[in-house]
Amino acid sequence: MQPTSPLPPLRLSVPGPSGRADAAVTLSTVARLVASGAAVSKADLVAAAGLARTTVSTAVDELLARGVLRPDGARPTTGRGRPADRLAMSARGGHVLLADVGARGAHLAVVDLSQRVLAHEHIDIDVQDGPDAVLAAVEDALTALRGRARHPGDGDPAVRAVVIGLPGPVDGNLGIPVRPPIMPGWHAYPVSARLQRTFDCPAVLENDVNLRALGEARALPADQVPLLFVKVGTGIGGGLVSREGVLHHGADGAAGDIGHVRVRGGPDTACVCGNVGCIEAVASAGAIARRLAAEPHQLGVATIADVRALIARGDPDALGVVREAAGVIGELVATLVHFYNPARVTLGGSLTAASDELLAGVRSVVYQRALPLATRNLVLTNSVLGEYAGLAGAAVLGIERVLSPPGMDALTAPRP
Amino acid sequence: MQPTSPLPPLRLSVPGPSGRADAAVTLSTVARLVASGAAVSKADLVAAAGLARTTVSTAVDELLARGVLRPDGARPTTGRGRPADRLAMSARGGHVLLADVGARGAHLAVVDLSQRVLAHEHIDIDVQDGPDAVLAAVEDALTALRGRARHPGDGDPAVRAVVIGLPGPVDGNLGIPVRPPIMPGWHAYPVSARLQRTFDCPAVLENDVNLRALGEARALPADQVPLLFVKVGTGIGGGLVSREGVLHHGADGAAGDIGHVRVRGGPDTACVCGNVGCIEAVASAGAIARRLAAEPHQLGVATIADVRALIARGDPDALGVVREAAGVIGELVATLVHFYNPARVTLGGSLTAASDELLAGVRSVVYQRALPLATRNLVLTNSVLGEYAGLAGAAVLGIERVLSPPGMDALTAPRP
DNA sequence: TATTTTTCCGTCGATATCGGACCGTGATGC
DNA sequence: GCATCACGGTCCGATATCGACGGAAAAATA
Repeated sequence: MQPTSPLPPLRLSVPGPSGRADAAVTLSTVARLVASGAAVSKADLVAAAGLARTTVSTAVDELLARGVLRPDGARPTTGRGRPADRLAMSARGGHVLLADVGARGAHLAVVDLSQRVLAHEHIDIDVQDGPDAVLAAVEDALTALRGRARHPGDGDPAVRAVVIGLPGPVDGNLGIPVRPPIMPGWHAYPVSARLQRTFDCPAVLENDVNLRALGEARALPADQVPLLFVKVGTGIGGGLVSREGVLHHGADGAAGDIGHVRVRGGPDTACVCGNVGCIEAVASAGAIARRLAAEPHQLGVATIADVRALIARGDPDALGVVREAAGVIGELVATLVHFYNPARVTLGGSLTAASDELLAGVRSVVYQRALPLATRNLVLTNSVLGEYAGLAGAAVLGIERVLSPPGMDALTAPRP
Repeated sequence: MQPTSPLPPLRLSVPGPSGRADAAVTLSTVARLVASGAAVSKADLVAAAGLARTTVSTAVDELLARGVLRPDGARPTTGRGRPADRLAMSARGGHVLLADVGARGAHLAVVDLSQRVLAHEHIDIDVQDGPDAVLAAVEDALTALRGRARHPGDGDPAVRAVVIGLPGPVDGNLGIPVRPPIMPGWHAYPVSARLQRTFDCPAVLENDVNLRALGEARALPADQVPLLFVKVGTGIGGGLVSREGVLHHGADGAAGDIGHVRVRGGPDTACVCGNVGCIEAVASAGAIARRLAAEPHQLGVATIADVRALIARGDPDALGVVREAAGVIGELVATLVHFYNPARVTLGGSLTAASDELLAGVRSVVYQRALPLATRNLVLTNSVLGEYAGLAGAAVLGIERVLSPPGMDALTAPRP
């Protein structure tokens, strides 16, 4: 019965480097709780961080001395007891620069560590122009935006971090795009290194859909994770936020790249990737536009904006094609819901902003196909942040980067 | 340009409860490193845990005093310098009971905290008999097995944990099955509570495929995660191990439940779940058996063992049907590889043990369909642990449970 | 054989964080 | 005026961790 041992040596998981609870971690914890708005007083911090009052007190003192936090004088009475001394992120904490670059344009913003949007704008770019031209335009615009972002009396806050999202696969560790299909000339271009040199601060590179997924997840209650974000635009992409609220990148940073999944319906449709039947070739906004322009519709649409106009007008042909696409996307979403069992699926991209047709179509398929266990508590909606979801995710990454123990050290007020 | 703020308040992630690096965490870290075989001396522990020698030393002393560790006298010379005083898990650390219950049988085992398999056996059960009968049989067999597992001179080690895997969706927190399709009468039955009472120790309930996935992941090098395990047997199921090496359960513990995903091919095939075109109804071992028994083959197969025999004999009809199923499964795997981007996909279940037909078929489709970025480093193989993968996963869960800070407290030698 | 080198391990004091106890402060209600 | 409630500052003891020093055991070298 017990001839030889059937089990090989198994690795057991070991909790972190364990090390001592470094003071830097405590500082970071306190700073992030204030920055996220989860705590505005020391009493809040004690409750939220689970630390002793004295520990919180010393941490806050340190952060006040460094100029990261500032007292926020107002003491609104809550009715009973002594009102709390309020805390806020100091304006001297510095700026975080954000760029959410799409295929044809980029959303830019300057935020401070308390998530205030100091300035933002949209610029027209074309990623086809290559990294040099696009990044130069982004850098110039960000620099100009920063000039406009200065509040009177705040001095000249330093740039603490830059975050950029690009519409293609990236290697976040190396800070480079990895063979992005729609971005010729960007492969292995040192995006992070360039931005880091330009602004003399840490730079973070992330995929654009991942940024949207993260933004959505962090704008929602904490029970809305795991979250699956599906963007339907010129292409189709996905982003995954795990139960812990962090992005899932997969082994090669390629997770969520669902545009070239094979789907039922239109098995003969050729795709730019060389295969046939990819969902992107069948159900993306681009595919819908092409289909409406061809037989038997011939509606004379060329751009996605035309498609949106048709849908808004309630054109039956267009709605029919969208419904069909929604069915295809819905089946994929149903599969992924089975597999990943998210708490929430969020639809984004140009097509979802136009109307609710896509959402309705996806919903009907998912709730019909997926098993009750996985859909009982599932929330399936359109993006709540819309076109700003990417900036929101970038803000999260940037602020967390600045307020993390490694970046935290550099965080000292220029002049007390 | 900056009309109103486009961003709502965003939650920032906060590192754990932060609290001080509790001594219990250090103890747990050291114990797990020894238990996993990653360290056999204090010097190893210093390197592996990243702690100071003195910290490791006091932790080891404490664990020796508690009877968790024991000195392992032999000091094999490594060629230079003073040989290390070797450490091992004490036999007095206690036993962990494992049960991997399938539809028609159960693998049982008794292991100690150093992963030694003290005894194991396979018993015949039928989950259709209901929880009372099955769990009574499992409990009896485990008790008997434990009797045989006593090493001479080890005294009577206590049972520290019980782990059970069941072939259906479970709620690990509540310790109950959740509407399992093939286990009538098991819904909401308090499995964990019953085992906890029977053996007077913590009980862990997990899905059987998840156990296999975890076992595989922990038996492989640490760079083989994220890992996707796909079991093809009577049904089809999946298990996910994240990059951190832990199981992904999803929002409702339903993650990996991919048996009822819709696939291309055989869209009219009805499934027990009420839908049509489910992969389980098209490509599972059960579906293959049914297909071979019907037109146009009529091979007179009834069980999965018959199918395996046909495949082993190289029957062309059977191989054709298996190839077809492999294609269907391969397309699903390709989709999931795009989506989750695992470092490794492992195939398991009765069909993969019979021959390499399934693996070959899946591989050809995945490498044809999936994009290079996601498959460049992908390893796609059969299970390395075979039928014992579930027990391996159970051992990991059980030992980690015992060696975690909460369970650690109970870990004290009965007599010094 | 004596010495050096190498590696492992124990002891001690220094540091710094953590958490409890105590007290002061600012508001409300009786 | 007094009690109550809640926030916050300060002191001090507990203790986890670390660094430095020195001792121990084996092999290499002179």
